[in-house]
Amino acid sequence: MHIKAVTLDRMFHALADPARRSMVDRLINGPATVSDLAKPLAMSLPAVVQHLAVLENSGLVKSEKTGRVRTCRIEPKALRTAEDWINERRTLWERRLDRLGEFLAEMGDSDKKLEEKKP
Amino acid sequence: MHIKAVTLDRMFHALADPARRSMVDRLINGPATVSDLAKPLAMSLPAVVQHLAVLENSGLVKSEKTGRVRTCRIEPKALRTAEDWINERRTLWERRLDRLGEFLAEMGDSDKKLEEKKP
DNA sequence: ATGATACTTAAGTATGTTCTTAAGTGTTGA
DNA sequence: TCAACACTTAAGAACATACTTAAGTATCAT
Repeated sequence: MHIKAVTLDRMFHALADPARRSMVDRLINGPATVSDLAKPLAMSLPAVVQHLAVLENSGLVKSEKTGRVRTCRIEPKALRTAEDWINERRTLWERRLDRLGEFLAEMGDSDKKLEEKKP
Repeated sequence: MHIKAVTLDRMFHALADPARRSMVDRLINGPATVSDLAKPLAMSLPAVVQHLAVLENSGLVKSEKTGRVRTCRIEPKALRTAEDWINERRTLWERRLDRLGEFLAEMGDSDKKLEEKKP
């Protein structure tokens, strides 16, 4: 299935920041509050809330507020979306190399120095 | 093996743009010149060159110039770095869920409504 | 009720990104 | 030689990001 471009934009953008990745790392170990996420980070709480907004907007994280505490958790399905995109490219690339290999084999071993070295 | 944060920053940032992903898609099918990469994109050539610089800076693409033509190709190992990061998180996540499952099993089926619904 | 807690909102600043156009460099084919 | 070609460089406009501090709003414990 094909993934919408905007979804991938937001997803990869969300992962392109060390603070946000560290928040994801924390959430891998289970749900956490906003303060929990902020504790190890060298920035103000509003900054963390903004990063959280980016993560939520990308679909990687969901959160809900109970009383005065907001609890955040990962959405592992979203992580998979990003992984799938990359995986699909790697697969296509390997398939191409296979075709190239077959082609070279058909040409015989004599003139193998056409255009590409071994991967 | 642990990946440097800056590397992941650059990698995910490079993938967070549709023009750059389309360039990666094109390169999956084999090497291409800068003009080849520019052809399907609705932007000026200098803009494409700038996107190419971002891709090269991330390590996802390498290029070399012969005469007046610059030929670009993917670096599949780099794609794998990003995939590995995500994969590691997914694995940790699943391992956590397993531990949680065992814990709930030990508690007996009676009071299973503790904190989490089914994944 | 009152103060502490846990965010939340607003506004501002500095920096980074993504494009543009215009002009320049080195290569190639007629 | 000289014009077309394939970039390359530079500079700037428009917008987005990543913070900050200051002030505000619920909730909770006492």
